[in-house]
Amino acid sequence: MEEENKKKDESTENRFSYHHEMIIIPENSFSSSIPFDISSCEQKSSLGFIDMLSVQDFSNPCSIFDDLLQSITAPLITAPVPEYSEVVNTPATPNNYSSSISSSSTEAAAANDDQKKNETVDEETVEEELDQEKTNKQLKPKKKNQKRKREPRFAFMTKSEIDNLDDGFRWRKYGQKAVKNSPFPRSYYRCTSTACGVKKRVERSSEDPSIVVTTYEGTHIHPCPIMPRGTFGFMPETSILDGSGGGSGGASTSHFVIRQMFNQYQYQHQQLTQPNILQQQQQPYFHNLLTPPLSLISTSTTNPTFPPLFRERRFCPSASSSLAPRDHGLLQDMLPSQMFKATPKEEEDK
DNA sequence: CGTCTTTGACCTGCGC
DNA sequence: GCGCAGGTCAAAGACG
Repeated sequence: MEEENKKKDESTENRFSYHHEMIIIPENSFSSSIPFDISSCEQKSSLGFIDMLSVQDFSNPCSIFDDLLQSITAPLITAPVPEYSEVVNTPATPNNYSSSISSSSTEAAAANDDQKKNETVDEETVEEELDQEKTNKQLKPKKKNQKRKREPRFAFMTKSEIDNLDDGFRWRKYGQKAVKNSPFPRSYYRCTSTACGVKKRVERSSEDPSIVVTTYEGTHIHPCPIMPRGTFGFMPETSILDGSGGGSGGASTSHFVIRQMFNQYQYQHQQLTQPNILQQQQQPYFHNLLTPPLSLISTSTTNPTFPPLFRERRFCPSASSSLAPRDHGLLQDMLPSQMFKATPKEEEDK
């Protein structure tokens, strides 16, 4: 039976070897945010998960972050960046946030398994499953032989003195654990919204204590609780790259990028796993909120809406809608122009 | 009083 | 099967 499941997982994985996206963005003088998918980095070795930080592509050769990676981060990336989802074990080195990755994680398999299920059930069933999953978690004793479902993850590194970055959502801390090979504990947060099972892990890099690694797991199924409609409200003019935002502005800028990345991640993930739900959600949640922040980030040029997942409180004046992104969004001003070129995939689609 | 954090215990998965 | 490490639970306390 387990064998069967394994096989099923593997086959599903082959079909859907997606959402293993990692990206490395170099530090700038103030802060940086380094999004990546760490799904497969953990529980693979004695290395801490920070040690395992790496770059990994979607199976899609035109990874949404490819250009971003190359045009922004290439100079600081010393480890080879795999083009496809292949297992690459590159020893992690200090001051080098690249290391090993694997696309055949059990988590991915589990997530893909979920997706496979979702393909065969309607939306109501999906909701029921969500409830059931929650119930099962609370029940004791837990069923054995039932692998814990785990959503694909999306993580980024942020240079910040604040552990818990403000991403606009409300989180409840439900645990803290000491991490092997790291002097810093890892904190576990859960989205406080009912029925939203999104989790977040926050830990500091053992290599560089100033770097906070935030890992999101799952997809919000509700709008951002403190997101004013029709505004994205922050850092309209400061370049993310030149570090000229100054003081907290720099950090906020990085948070903005985190949000943009996470927006994209969630959008992609939902598109792949719950297209029906996404279509439904887009209407109430994403309407008139923002346009795609960056064309190259989007692997889908057909749908221009993104969930309003991130927001920076301190840069959210009430009347900031006039600063809302246009065309490519704020990143158009922040990122090099070559990054806005269409990906080969997109051009193919044309 | 409601919400959140802390923290020890327990559960789970994985490697040996 | 055992041990380890990561992840989660839930009671207790803090805080506004």
